[in-house]
Amino acid sequence: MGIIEELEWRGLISDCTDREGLAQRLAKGAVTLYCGFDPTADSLHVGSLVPLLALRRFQQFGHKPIVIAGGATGSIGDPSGKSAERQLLTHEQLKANIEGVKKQLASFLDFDSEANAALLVDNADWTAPLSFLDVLRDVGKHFKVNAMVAKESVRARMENRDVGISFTEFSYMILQALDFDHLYKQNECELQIGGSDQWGNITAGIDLIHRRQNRQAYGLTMPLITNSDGTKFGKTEAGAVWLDVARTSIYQFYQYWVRVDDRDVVRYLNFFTFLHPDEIEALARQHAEQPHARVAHKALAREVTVLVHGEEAASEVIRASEILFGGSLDGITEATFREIAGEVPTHEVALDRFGGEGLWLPELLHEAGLAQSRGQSRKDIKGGGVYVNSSRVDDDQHKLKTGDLLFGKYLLLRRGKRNYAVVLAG
RNA sequence: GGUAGGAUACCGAAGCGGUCAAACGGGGCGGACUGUAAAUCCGCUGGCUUAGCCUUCACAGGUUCGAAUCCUGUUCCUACCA
Repeated sequence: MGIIEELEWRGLISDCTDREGLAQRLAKGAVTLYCGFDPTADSLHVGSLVPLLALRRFQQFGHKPIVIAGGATGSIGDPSGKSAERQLLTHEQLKANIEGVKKQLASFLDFDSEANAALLVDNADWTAPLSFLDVLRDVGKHFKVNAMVAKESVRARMENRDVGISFTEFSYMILQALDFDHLYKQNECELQIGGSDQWGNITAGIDLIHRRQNRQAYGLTMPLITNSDGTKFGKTEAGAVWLDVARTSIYQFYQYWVRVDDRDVVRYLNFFTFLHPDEIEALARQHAEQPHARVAHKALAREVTVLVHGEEAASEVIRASEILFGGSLDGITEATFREIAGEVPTHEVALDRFGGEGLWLPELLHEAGLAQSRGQSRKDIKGGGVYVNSSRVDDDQHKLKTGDLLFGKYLLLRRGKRNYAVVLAG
């Protein structure tokens, strides 16, 4: 199976500028390809994983991937798929974002390979030195505004008079085309991949290469991921699911994948893991036969978590999850509890508040962030949705005393099915 | 600039002097059922140690025993006209 067949099998191909031509070219030998990531935040989120992992898939097949951290394009803002003009990032923000994103991008590819080491570059390096006049003369001449205006995202913005589109964002595709042109010249980079919203930007680059260098380049896009239930992929109520642990804890990250809708789990195994098609088929079968066993979900969550956060961290959160969802805390060791404490929001409370009368549970629940008010806490308790150290408490007058603390300092609070907080008395 | 209409809780939307912390729907949360799912059913959804009290219906004032409801002014929206 070649890379194209593999991507095809996984449902990762949305569109290709010249499918047969590309397949033939790939069959002939190693190809250099690239994908750009604009630093719109200081971390990537799970949505960026698809193209990023695709680069890695290509690398596994012996091709040479280039990742662009978009210092130049990121300073402009891609209008693709955006219904309104974006706020420009400040230079400091952009710099911080690039720092954060670069580290993440680097962790998914092999930069030490002898034959096909990956490359990480910043498009500001070749774009920033250009003068406005040079760009207008050497690049702008190759773009017909007529064609640029026809691009879907541009047209939508132009038709909406209230929103409009600035010249800055309108020019975005020129910058991205320039990247492709540059990489073709410098690195023999013949293929650009990206999400399907990048189609217009990619073909613009191919055209530019054809005009300036009279050479053939290829474009391949991947589908945008959609959840079957109509919600946005990669979003939770708390916001996007990020790759940075400071934004999304490893536990939350793992949980996001465990909770994927049944209808999506097999697709996501294809999209986000490197499991062999045979393994995925086996998981799909198990899932169909015994959906309640959730084998596929756990495999998905484990694979992706290992990929992003490493083997060790993944094992830890899996253990923590087993305990949190397994019920009883009987026989738990302090070490295991510390692991859980690391993955669940922790709230510190002065030890002496557990003395005397004790600490009123609704107050603690509210303080620990599990309820919006003490009144709400009381309602939740009466509704039977509150647990202390894994046993239900249904008395809204319940007081917690020193004796309730595990190992003399911990308390595990839970509201509902999956909202936990650890209280640390000290 | 003129005329008409509107602003209600997370969102949509009733209410048009007292029985309004405010119908109804959506969303959210909790429970039952489960598989950390879907569907279904039940409860909660301003605050408060809650038969009660306190603060809310764009904002500021006023009328009244009593105002989300009536009056005045301000701000912001929407439609039609210029």
